[in-house]
Amino acid sequence: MAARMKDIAKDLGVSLMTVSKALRNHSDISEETRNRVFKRAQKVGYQPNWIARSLVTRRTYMVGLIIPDLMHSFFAEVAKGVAKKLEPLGYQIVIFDSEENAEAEERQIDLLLARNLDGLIIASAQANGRTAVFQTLRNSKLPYVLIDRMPASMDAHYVGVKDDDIGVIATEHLIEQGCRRIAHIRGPAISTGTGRLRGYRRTLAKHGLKALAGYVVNGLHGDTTGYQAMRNLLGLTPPPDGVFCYNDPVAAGAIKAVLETGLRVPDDVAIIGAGNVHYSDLLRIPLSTVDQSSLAIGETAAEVLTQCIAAKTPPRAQHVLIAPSLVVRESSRRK
Amino acid sequence: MAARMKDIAKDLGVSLMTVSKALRNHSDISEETRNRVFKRAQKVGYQPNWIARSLVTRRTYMVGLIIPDLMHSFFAEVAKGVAKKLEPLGYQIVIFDSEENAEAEERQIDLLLARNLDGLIIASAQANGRTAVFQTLRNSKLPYVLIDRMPASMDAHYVGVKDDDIGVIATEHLIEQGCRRIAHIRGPAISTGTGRLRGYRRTLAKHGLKALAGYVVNGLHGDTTGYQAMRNLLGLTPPPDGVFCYNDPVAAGAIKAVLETGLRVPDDVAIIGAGNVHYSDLLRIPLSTVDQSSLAIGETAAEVLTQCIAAKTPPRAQHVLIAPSLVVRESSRRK
DNA sequence: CTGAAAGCGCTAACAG
DNA sequence: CTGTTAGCGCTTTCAG
Repeated sequence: MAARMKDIAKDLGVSLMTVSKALRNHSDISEETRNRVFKRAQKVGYQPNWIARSLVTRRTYMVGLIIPDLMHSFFAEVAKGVAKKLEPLGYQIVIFDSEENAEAEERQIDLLLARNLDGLIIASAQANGRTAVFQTLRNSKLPYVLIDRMPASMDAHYVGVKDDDIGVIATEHLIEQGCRRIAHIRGPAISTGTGRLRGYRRTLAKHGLKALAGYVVNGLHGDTTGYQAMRNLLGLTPPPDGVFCYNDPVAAGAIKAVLETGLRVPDDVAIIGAGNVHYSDLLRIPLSTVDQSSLAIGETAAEVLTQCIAAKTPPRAQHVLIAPSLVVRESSRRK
Repeated sequence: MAARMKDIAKDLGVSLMTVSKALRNHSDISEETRNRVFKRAQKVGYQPNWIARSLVTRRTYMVGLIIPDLMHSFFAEVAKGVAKKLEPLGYQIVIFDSEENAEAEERQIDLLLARNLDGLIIASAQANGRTAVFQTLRNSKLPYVLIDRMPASMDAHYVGVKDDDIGVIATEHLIEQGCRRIAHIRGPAISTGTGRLRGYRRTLAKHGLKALAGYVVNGLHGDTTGYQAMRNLLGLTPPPDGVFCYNDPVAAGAIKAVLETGLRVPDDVAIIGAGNVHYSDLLRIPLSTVDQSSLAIGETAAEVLTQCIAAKTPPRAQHVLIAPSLVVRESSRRK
């Protein structure tokens, strides 16, 4: 059985409170007693019991992190960013991978609420409009910040990237490289997917171009969907000469499909993704992409969350939008 | 403030204990009262307070997972496997990324011990021989299982892969493809690195081949180290015609270095990695690899852990070794 | 079948 | 500076 404060108190012939205060460096304990207590604690390998402490302080120093896919290195990097900021402050991170499953996410949020965590960071799998969970969250008074995806224009803290700008930057780049028949493998109907699509559309319009019939095709999140979507695009007449893909995994799948058909990237079809996942550089054709500072998203979300936790009264909803930036590699370089 | 049992009890005019038992489906509560309690609980959105419960039951239904790198998709997949088995049982997972830092790992283990988790799964960053932490763990009586790396031939539960066999399989394959000057970019001095090296050496010997001077070169874990190591190998005379790399990230870096030099993969240099990370198929040259069932490692570790948690008396140390299997792709296919 | 008493290990508030 | 009293929300034990 692990040593308790009670034991140390008895050993030293002082009260339990003295030990408690000494260990927490409370000011009203003499230098001497404090030393005796520390020494003894060290000796018996005393570790404060967090469960007991939490029960009375109502702080667990644990925060929950819910993400839709751990295997997607974008989210793994976000998680790193969160940890980097939170761990030095003494927080532990409880992680949950929803696998893009909205119900699983809701169940998990309920579970985490019962765990009395100090806060939650969520890259939500909820489709646009499904805001019931967030109402629950709101009512629970638990601080939480949404990242990457904004399930609705809600009054919640949010840290993400300017998704419209991702679409604009990628499309501008393809045009600048000489592409004229530019297609888009779009993402799901959540803020990231719709924002990028909007940027794409706006940019085409600005340059007097338009998306031909069938040029906007569904891709969802993964490389297999990118592969399929690209095959569809290649079946069109005329086929596109440039494709902006929702994210890097999708783009990787798309490249695979192009090469399989015997066409060349970027000469026949230029490809660009988004996310700058760490292996983009190593793909068959090094992938051009729009960087969205995954690490910074995690770090910023952690900062916003700690502010919320520290604040007595809930602060006004903050929206932090990080500016994306272009990373040109081989898959789109035509000049 | 969230509803407590006390509130439900008062509302219903029964005792707190009745509520407690009813909610946990204790047998000695009448059907009728149970229903009333459930209904009321539902109504007020009652969620049991896990902190309070844990304090008395000494069970937190949380397990810790310590891995050396979340960005390495091998470990992300292991984490998925762990979650897949543990979440249905009601466990939450507290994750920590040690970033291959042994001291950070030790600190974290101490922290997690104070948190009264139910168990720990660890892919340890401790170098061979540094077993102090594990002694601490042993003393704490907290169930734990080591995965992937075995810090020493300790009397601890362990789930991993037959590392020697990885070396054997990869090297046999290269020989079978006609390679005769086979180099190895080895991993760190931990069980995985030394095991794979041993398999490589043994297989060369078996075929009457030998590693030329400088043919075993250090690579550590990442793609940048693989790149550097490969550049060194290419500077040798004669250069190798086949390279077995510690893992897939290292192999990806190695391929990059080969191509940069103007040589061809696999014709000039055949390359094989290990781990079968999910993007292996999408690399510049699809990467041959030795699969080590990452998901299964996570799942099995979770199973062993739950057995330990359930057991009254600590069971004898189990060692589960999963057999690796060859996955041939373009980077090594010469016939 | 129901409930009263005691306590998990710790801290907040106040009294000495 | 030190200690006493009370209690966090729940469960275990045992008596009604």
